[in-house]
Amino acid sequence: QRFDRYREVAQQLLAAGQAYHCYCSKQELADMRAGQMARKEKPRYDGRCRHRTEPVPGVAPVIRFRNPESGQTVVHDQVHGDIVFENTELDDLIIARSDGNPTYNFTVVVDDMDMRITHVIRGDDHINNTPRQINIFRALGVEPPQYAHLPMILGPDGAKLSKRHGAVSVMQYREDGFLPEAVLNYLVRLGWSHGDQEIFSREEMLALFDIADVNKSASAINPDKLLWLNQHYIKTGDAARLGTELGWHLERLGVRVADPAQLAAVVRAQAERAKTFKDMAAASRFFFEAPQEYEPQAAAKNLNAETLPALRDVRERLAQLATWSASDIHAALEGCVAALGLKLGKVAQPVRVAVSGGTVSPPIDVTLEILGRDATLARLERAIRHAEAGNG
RNA sequence: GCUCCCUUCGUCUAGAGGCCUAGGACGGAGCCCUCUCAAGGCUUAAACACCGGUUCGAAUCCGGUAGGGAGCGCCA
Repeated sequence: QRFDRYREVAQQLLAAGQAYHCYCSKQELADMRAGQMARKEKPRYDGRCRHRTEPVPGVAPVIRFRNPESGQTVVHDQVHGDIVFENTELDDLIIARSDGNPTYNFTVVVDDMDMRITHVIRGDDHINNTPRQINIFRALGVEPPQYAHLPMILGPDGAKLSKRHGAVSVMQYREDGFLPEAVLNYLVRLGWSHGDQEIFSREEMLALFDIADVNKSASAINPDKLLWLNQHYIKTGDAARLGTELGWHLERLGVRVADPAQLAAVVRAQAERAKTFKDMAAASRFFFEAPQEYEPQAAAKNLNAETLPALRDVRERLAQLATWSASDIHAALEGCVAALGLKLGKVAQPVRVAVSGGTVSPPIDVTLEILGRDATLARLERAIRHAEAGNG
């Protein structure tokens, strides 16, 4: 594997005098650090093995990189501009452990060099590692890559992101009902912007993104805005594709979807009242299975002696409709309203409870259209029996 | 502690010395629309961390202060 390569480069540095063996024990190093801390200095290796010529018997040495002892190392960062470090602040880092294994700061340099990496873009928590890496590149006679350090993303409370905050894995977002385009759009606007534009297609992201427009300061996640973006894509996306996604969430709820063709219609009907597919699925169960029971309050208010006449009238009108379309259904309801001298709400709401079991649904006409005549009539029938029973 | 980074509405941000009476978006508030819930439309509250400079003029440039963050391993 690559270990041989790392060893090879380390030997090369050793031979050139740009690295050296260090025989200090862990205890010795710990004491050194403690002393420095006590003197309020920055803890760092003091280079005591730099000029050692003889090995220490019985001690397996580590290899340390010989940092420049004077001058400055400047990082030409694409987002932060030039960052200057005094070389005296940098100590001689270990590039190979006593067991011969290489360390992180050394392996990344060798890898970047071998792979001819041109740009290193990473979180700004790596800024402090950069001058060390640059110095190793120089010692190797290689021009360092371009660096760009992006700001960190913080949790909603402004604290550092951890397993407790935000989603751990991107797949969690799907389970929570988010669309990939919404997540991407949300993320791209964190630390980056293009004027006042908020909505970006993938193509636009590709075309418009420029590292020069990236901000320097960390940003906190705003769950509400992610939700808003998700709904935006639910409202504007392709209904067929979105229907498939809704089906996936319905399945997770244990709902059997007999007719997948209904899915796209349900998405269109629910798009403006659902921020996630998880919510949409929960609110759409009744399209695919009759409600187990009515919400007690909703039934008490809407399925009773008072609403019975309207329920019966609507059932008759719907049963006689020539065509089952939202506009015809709407006309039938209006007919009932006119005949009984009621407000539309006094008719629509009982019907809504009858078919959905609750008080919330898309407009009643499109709800019934999607549900179909058979299911609608059956549920109205059941609701009427419920109202009669409650009455008597 | 030392080194480095950061600082415009609650949040994401626009802003490259006069175009700023600081703009947009999410969220909030109010009104309208309305068969429920939403969505939508309109209106509205809300910020240049602080102190000094430079300049005719500073959110923008410089210095300091304060606050926040990261790094300081034989971890990655």
